[in-house]
Amino acid sequence: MSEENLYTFENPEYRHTYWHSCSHIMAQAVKRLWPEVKLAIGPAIDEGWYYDLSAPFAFTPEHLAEIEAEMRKICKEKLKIERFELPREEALKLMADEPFKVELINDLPEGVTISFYKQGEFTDLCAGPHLDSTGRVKGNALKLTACNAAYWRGDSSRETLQRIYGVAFPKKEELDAYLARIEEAKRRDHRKLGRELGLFMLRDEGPGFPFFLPKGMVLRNTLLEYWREVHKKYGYVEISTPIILNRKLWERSGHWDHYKQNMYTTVIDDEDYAIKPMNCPGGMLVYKSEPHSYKELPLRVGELGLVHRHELSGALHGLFRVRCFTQDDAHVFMTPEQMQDVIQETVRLFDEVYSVFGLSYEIELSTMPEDHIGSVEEWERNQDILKAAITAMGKTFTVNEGDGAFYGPKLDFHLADSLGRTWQCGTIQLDSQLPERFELEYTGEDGAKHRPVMIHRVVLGSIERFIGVITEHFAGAFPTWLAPVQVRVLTITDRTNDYANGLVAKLDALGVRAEADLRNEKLGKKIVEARAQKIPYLLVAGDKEAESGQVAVRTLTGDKGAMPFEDFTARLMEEIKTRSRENLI
RNA sequence: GCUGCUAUAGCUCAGUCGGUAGAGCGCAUCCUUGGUAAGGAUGAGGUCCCCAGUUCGAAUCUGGGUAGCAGCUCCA
Repeated sequence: MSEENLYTFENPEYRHTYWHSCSHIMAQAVKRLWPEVKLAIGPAIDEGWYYDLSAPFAFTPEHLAEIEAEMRKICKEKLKIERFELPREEALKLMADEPFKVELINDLPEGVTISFYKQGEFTDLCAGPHLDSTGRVKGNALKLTACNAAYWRGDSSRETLQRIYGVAFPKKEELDAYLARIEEAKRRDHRKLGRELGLFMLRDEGPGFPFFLPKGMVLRNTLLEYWREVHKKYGYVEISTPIILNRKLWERSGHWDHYKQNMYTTVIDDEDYAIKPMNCPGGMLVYKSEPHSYKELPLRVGELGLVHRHELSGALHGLFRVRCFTQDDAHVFMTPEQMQDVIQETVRLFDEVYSVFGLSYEIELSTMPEDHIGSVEEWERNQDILKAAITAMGKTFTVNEGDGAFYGPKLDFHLADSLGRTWQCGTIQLDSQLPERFELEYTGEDGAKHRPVMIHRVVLGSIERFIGVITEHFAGAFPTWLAPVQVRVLTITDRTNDYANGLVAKLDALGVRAEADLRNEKLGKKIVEARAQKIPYLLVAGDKEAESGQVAVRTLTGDKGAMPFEDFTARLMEEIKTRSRENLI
């Protein structure tokens, strides 16, 4: 990168530094306005920055406006930003009035440099780097976007702080563009689209338990039809296991000890039962129901399993985070030697599925959590196998320390929603614990009994979450193969009702989801309403078309003109069959 | 679960100072038979989230619940 490019917003490091300095300017403004407010931490983030504060009052939008105004003043003052270092004792003395800073300093390891940044009357403990002056920040292109709660050091047992978020750009127009983008993203929210398109609903009577409506079910069933097709191709068989199973099973699997706080339980005939939060224990029973030979391995057993988990009320979020969902689960049983191949085959399946939707993902490797079963050596060995498998495929990943399932490490595949928040969908979890606990066996070539290893894996993750993700990804305008209604025939007068009904009947015979809008309304209105429903194809069937056996085609991008009905259906069928994301007309 | 905010018609929302409610869309009926982004008229539709309290009187004020939203924590 050339010298002048180092100081542009295009450079992520410069951008980060700019926002970090903004966070200091914000803290300075807050301290000027309310000296009693205590400072916690204030880093730059992917888009902007935040500062965690402890105040004796709750910040309101009016407070944020005051802070913004003070920040603009500080920018205009062009205060020089200077770094200095202090030994621990003096650092503690300087920050004596800031309890959170004192805790941070005390927690710094021996021998580390303790640095501060000073601008005007304001000094903050900080590793830096920073801009050289508050005058570098454009006061009219910054905005405080939100104020929310956050736990001190991310620990829910500690103080709740107020986190003020902000964002800034070198130019006002860039800030406006950013804010416009956020507004646009809100229009794609799957909760809004889900209601407008009649896909699903949520009611107070069942918080976190979604209801699927007729159109949502068409989408869901079409998705599952594809899922079954692709899994068949990859050699999977499908099973279904019960939703309610006896406590003894959950004790054996470890869930009763390690997952109970998320489980719904019930009592039947004086015995404890759990409503399954995961499908694996049932899957273990299926494996154990008959003897297995090494010749069957890897054995790929899929299950579209309905699970219930008591998630914290504050975590619920549309279809993204629910308490009842269907996992497109599968357990693959294999010999230890087959692990790498199976993992890679699974990743290839993921790639194939995600590419149909045009979704990109980021991989996270989640490692051993505090609450786990199995030895550290085994965990490390399994983590290494996961790493090696995807590294060999040229995939990159980040490590999420301590976030594995209690029974094994996992590769998580994260997909982004309309606001760029990522949601875990696919996951591949390596498990040598459950085969042990359930004493799974297969007969090897040597005629002896051996213990298989297994993976748990989901591609879509939960059907509900995945539907939420693709609803936002496509902004409700699903590819034709997925669209709940694929074709709507629009009449202009009732003279062509029979023609329109005939077209729908022909489409229906071809397996196309079609309906006619015969209402006594203007064509323009029928188009507006069909567009709001994001129906991919509208066929105008007026007198002219009825006479010539044609249809006038309109897609979401505009009027495509008239064509013979058979030409239309030929291309439509091709589009659906190939699961094209583009219109072929 | 935690902090803050919110809850009025099916949906989106207005409702001033405390005096038992409105609009647009949608829905129903009628008129209109209109060619590519909303034709007109009339009408129906409300336990103002729930439970207490203050008050002569509560959609409005207070307290407690419930649900939702944003974030944190947790997770598919």
